[in-house]
Amino acid sequence: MSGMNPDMDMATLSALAEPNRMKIVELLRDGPLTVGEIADQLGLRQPQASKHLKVLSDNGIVDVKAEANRRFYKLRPEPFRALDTWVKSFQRVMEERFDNLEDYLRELQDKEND
Amino acid sequence: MSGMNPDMDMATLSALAEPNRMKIVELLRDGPLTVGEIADQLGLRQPQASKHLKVLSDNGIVDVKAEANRRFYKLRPEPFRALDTWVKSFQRVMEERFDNLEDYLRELQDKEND
DNA sequence: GGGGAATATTCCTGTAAAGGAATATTTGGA
DNA sequence: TCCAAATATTCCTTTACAGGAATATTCCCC
Repeated sequence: MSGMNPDMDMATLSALAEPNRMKIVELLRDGPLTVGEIADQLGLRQPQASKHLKVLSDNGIVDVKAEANRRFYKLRPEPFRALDTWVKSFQRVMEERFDNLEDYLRELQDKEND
Repeated sequence: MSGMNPDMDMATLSALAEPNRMKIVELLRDGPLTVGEIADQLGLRQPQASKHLKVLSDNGIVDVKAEANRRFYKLRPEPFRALDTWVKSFQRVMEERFDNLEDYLRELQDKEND
């Protein structure tokens, strides 16, 4: 059995489950950007961009590198690897045919004498 | 280039980014359960369980099948497949070595005459 | 058809979090 | 040492949403 499933960090999901932060993540996919560049491309005001980046940073989704008075933000690989691992643990679910819910329930009914 | 990346449905992430709903999803991993069973196993009151299941259902994460006066909830494969596809689109990020941020920035600096 | 499970819905309240605006901080350069 | 650009932080207000408690609904069974 060895039924040890990876558990997903809720904070990662929460951080990603916000439209502007998701857009930031999509932007950073192609490489590091500064706060100003991010704010520009997304039509955000600088403070909001900074705030969202702080959330992403606090949750380990993003990495900062100071360069002069600019800060380059960059995606970290770990949270995506973790998400990948977690989703893969649902492989059985993903492979499942769609129309056999009834079969499943029939099985369950048999086991209902406990 | 063909740079068409899959975009992730925010609603799916929002639905999963709540502790009790995540626990429900983990529970359902092994097969369908009724509202009562879910509430029991998680120590939730029935109404809260129903409410969370409604959110999961509204977002296509879960499927319902009425059987007598009970309702069996079951994971749907689609959202997990979508999540899998999305995460895979970050393969470049996931593969990235950790310590070459400086190199990356050096590259960027060269391109900074536009 | 009435009663009792099992489940859904409604109303209320508290709280966390996002946006706006203003301000603080840091840093390099003259 | 002072200025300006880039970024972070604070305060305020509004809104979405989770939990609690009560109630409505649905459905089988006698």
